[in-house]
Order: sequence, then C-alpha cells, then structure tokens
Amino acid sequence: MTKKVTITDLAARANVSVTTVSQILNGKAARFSSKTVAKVKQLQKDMGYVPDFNAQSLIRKSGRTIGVLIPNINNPFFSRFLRGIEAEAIKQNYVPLIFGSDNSQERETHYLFESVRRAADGMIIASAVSDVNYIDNILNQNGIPYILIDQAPVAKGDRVDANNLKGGEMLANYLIKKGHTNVAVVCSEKPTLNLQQRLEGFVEAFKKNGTPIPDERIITTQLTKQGGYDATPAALATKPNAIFAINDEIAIGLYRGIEEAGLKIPEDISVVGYDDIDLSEYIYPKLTTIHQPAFEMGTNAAQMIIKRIENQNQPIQRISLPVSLVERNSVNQID
Amino acid sequence: MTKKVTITDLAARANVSVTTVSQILNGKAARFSSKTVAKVKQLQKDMGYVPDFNAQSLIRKSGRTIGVLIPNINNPFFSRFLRGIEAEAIKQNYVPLIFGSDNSQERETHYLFESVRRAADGMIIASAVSDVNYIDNILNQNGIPYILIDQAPVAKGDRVDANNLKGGEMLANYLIKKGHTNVAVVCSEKPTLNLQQRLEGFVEAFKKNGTPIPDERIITTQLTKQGGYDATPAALATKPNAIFAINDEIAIGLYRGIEEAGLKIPEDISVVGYDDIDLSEYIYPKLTTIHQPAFEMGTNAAQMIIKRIENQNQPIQRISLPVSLVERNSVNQID
DNA sequence: AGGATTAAAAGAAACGTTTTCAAAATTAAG
DNA sequence: CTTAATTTTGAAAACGTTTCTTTTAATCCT
Repeated sequence: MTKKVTITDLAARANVSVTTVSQILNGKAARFSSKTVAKVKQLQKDMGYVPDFNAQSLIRKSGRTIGVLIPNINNPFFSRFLRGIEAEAIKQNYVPLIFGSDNSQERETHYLFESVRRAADGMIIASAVSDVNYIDNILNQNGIPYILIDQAPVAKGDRVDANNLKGGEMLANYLIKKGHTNVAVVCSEKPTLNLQQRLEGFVEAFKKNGTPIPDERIITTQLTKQGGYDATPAALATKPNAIFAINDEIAIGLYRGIEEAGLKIPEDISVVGYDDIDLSEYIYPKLTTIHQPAFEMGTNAAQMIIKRIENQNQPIQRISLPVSLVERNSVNQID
Repeated sequence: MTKKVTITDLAARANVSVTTVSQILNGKAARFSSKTVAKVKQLQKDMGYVPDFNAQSLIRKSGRTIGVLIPNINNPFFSRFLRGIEAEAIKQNYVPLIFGSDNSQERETHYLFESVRRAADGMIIASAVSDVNYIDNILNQNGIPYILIDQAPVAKGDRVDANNLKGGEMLANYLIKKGHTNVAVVCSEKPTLNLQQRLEGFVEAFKKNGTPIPDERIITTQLTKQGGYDATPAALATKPNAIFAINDEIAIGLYRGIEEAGLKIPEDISVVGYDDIDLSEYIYPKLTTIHQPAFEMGTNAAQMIIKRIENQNQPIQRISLPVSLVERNSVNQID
C-alpha cells in the first residue's frame, strides 16, 4: 500500500504550483499553456492522482450526495424505485446514499441523523414511520432539502407521487364491471398517505356503486408477503368473492394462503394487487394490478431534488405520475 | 435555512477554546471539570452542533464508509445479503455505500472509481463482471482493502463464501434419489466462481452416478426471471425430467415458461433452484432449493472487512458458510 | 523602444476539524 | 509561603483541496 499521492506531490513533480494543477484538473485548462496542461494531465495518470474527496467537499461545501431513505430494500417496488434514482444520479454525477429503515422508527432516526452528519446535499424519503414534522424539523434545521414520496408533505415541500386515488378507483370499477360487489381489502395498520388514497379511491367507487364495503371487510396486516399470508384466514372469513391487496407483496402472500386453503384463483376467488412489480407476471395466475411507474418515480424524484439542491429558491415542484390498470388473469367474470 | 454552526461558534459561546470542545465531544471529557463538560454538552444540543463530516474525515483519514458493489438490487438474494451488511455496519458505526452494477462493466468500473474517490475505507464486492486482477490493481493502488464474494480471490485476499460445491452435489444426489437421471441445467453465460462450483458439484455427482450430463443439456441465459423464462423452450427441448436452475430467480422464470408450455410442475417436470430466496415459499409449487445464508454472509463480510480495515496486517481471513437442502414440492418421485 | 494589454503562473487564505505541545491555573506538599 | 505536582486550557499546525488576488512573462501597438 503506497502512500496517497496529493496535489502537492503532483505539483512538485510537474514543477508547477498547486494552483495550476487544481485549475487544470477542474476545467480551467484554457488559462494555461498547452504544454503545461499536457504535462499535468499526463502526470495525473502516471501517478494515479485522485483528489481527496473530503478535502474537496469541505471546501466546495458539497459532496454531491443524496440520502435515500426507504422502508425496505427487499420490496421490489422500492428496488425498482431505487434503480430509477441511481440512473438519474449517475447521469448528474451524484451518489445516492441508500438506507433501509426496515420500518423501524429507531433506524429511521439513526439514518436521518447519519445523513445530516454526512452532509447529504438533499434527501429522498420514502420511508414513513416518523412524523413528517419531526423529519422536517431535523432536516430544515440543517438546511437539507428533501422530497417526500408517498406521504403528505409539509406545506411548502416538493413532491412526487403517482395518482393513488385514481388507481384505487380504477381497480374498484374494474372489479364492479366483472361482477364483484362483495370484496375484502387487505391493508396495513397505519397506512401512509398513498395507501390511504388508494383505499379511498377504491372504497368511494364502491360506495358510489351502491355497494359500500363494510369496515369489517378491511383487514390489516404487515406490508409484506408474510403479512399477506398471515391475513388470509381473516380475509377469507368475510366470504368475499374478490380481495384487494393494497400492494403486490401482500397479494403474493394471499396467493399462498389461498392456495393452502384449497381455493383456486380466480375460479373460487379473485385477487387484485397494486404496484405491478415484475413478479406479478411470474406468479400463477398472473396478477391483475395497477401499474405504478416505480422507475420513473425514482428518476423524477432524483431530478427534482437535484434541481432543488442547485437552486434552493426555485418554485415548489410537484409531479403526479399516471397509473394504469394492467389486466391479467387473477379476476374472474361472475354472474 | 440557518448558517451551519461550527465548533468555533460553540467554543465562543461557551467561553472556552476549540480544543476543549473537541476533546469533550470525543470521549476525552474526563480531562475537564464537570462544569465545563456540562456546559459544552448542553450548548451542543441547544445550538444543534454536528461536526462537519468532511473536516472530520479529512483529518482522521477515515469516513467509516464501506463501499458495497453488487450486481443487482432487484435480486432478493442480494437484498438479503445487503441487509446483513447493513445490520453489522450499523452495529460498528460504519455506513455502507451501496452500488448496483446492473451487470454492466461500465457501471462497475464507474462505481469502483467512485468508491476510491470517496475514500471508502474498504469494499465488499459481490459483482463480478470485471476481471479480478483489474479490481485488485485499482483498489490495491489506493490502499483500499476489499473482500470478494463468490469469486476467486487474488492469492492473498480475504474471502467469505458458502459451500457451493457441496450445494450442487446435494441437489444432484437428491434428484438422483428421486429417480431423475435425465436433467437439464440452466446457468449463465459466463458463470462466476460460485456458479461454476455449483455446477461442478452437480455435474460431478451425476457423473459419479454413471449418468453424466451431456453438454447440450446445459443451457445458458441471463441470471434473472426473464432469463429463466427465455431459456425455457431450449431447456424443454432436451426433454429432461428435471431442470436445475442455477439460482432461484431463474427457477421462477422457468416456472412461468413451463406453465405457459402447458406443463405441470412437478408432475410433468421437476425443478430445483439455488439460494432459497423468500419467494421460493410463495410460488406454486413451493420450490425445492439450496438454502444459502445470505444474511449471515452479509454480516460476516462486513465484520471481516471492518477487522481488516482496522488492522491492515492481520492474517488472511476465510469463511465458508454451510448450505442445506430445503425440500419442498417441486420435485416428483419417479419410477 | 517603451508603455499597455494579455497570457501564464504562483501565493496565500480559507474550509472545519483534531491533536500536539506548552502555558496557565489550581491544588498539594514541605 | 514557596515549590512541585496536577489539572485545565489555549495556540497553532496539520489534513488536502479550491479560489481570490497578485506577480511575472510575453505580446502588441504606435
């Protein structure tokens, strides 16, 4: 392990000042004779000089870093979302600092502070166990802009989401068209805003149809495959002819539970999900669900936060992405 | 957005020198009167002082950061692995810098350099599109220790893996016991060492059994669900009574392909996978596979690299974790 | 030729910490 | 009381950059 080579070493070898080297390596090469430029650039390669990140960030007051807080790396929706962020970040020369809160309040706080400590230039927060005002306080105090996904923003905040109200509504109307008026819903205990809206769109559509969904048909559980599996007996107990899983992960758990209960989808019972994770095409029967543009949500979020970082006082940005129903084979026509 | 508060500000407010503040905040509080200590600590809270990460790292020559390079965030095996890393890192107060190479050579290189640039203290590399010596060169030149997962290490390197040879062998013997001698394999084009070993264990066991697997029964494809799906026709064309998918993702793709071909698992054809991702219990029929301790591999990897970081010249570390066969319902008894 | 421009390069301050070393203040000892 | 020992504090250097300002060298113009 050789000692790290610094800009001073390089300058010395080039018989040139530190300033000169710095300038040349930072796009100001025009100011110098081509001979010097060539010499410095060559030497950089030869000596393997790479500027010290910390020294650089210290003085530039930015490390081009975006803190990203998500609930769960395991959930395919989020991993796709993450890849969107990554794609945009790489394009604009930022680096995402990825943190999974695992739905733990403690972890979320830890990572929030870690992001502050590491002087993230901005944050994308898709994890939501903490109170929004709490988050806002911490980040605001430290001058870190952030954007919230799937959660009610503080009044003045930037925001990107997909149209959840519409999504829920589309699903409901589809089910109604297929003759299902007797539905159960599996959702999480303390749903974040996006889930609430999904639910609302869904419930309202059924109400409008004159077939409201009674409260006891709304089952709560964890937002995971396991959660869906666990909730199956309770859902089945309400004798529905269709179940709406608030996300695809839950739907997959439901599939298993239903299978083990000896029932067939969609002949005995229909299921719809939400998210359109890649898996939904790989299970049997293929899942009818709402497509959310997870990747685009990622790229948009990244784009938005970068804009904000680079111009703190531009107008508030809000983007709402469209969703679509993708009809596959998990819903039966009845009557 | 208030101006950032520095240690100098705090010192001024406390009527005390910068040194004093620094010491007190860095575990050397014993050297000072309890009055001073109390005052400083209180003020830190009140003023919301948090040490500047870059200034700190610059002088300490470490940012307690571990670069993590994986092929694909989407693959559940890796996301579980990641969570193992995260768990250990948080315990030891490190932060993982997570990068997904997406199996792109270009990205991998980019992130490798990005890790160098950001002065990662060490790296965990589970992505393997690049040549090992190439990686070794870059990292070695910059004095960054690393550990390789699932890849042949450079002679002197630390290493953690699971026993792939054994895993392949177990699978083969299980299949043989179940009466399958007519098997196809779906693997990737340029398999990394771990995959090679899986394959070798598998193939050798069949050879030993007197029923060797002809080359044309080894189909190559991408290591994804889509890849498995795409490979189905080719695999089926060899008329096997069982297929070994080199990982569970491929197995899931196979499930879909087989279903669409109108065949039933395991009645018409058996399938085994490798990894034991959580999904394998949620598909129908449940997948028989080899369990790899992904999470533990993560914690071990993190532990190992941290040890290495904190003591560059300790002896080489190697851990090989055990694997086990988990028998579910995707294999039929034949004869 | 000699002042005025312009081009090329260098000097020095600043970023916010940690840490070494020495000085000042306090306490204990004789 | 003085001196020594101990506790507490502070000044300044160092980490590796970027950038603002200044100096030096080269070129131009009448």
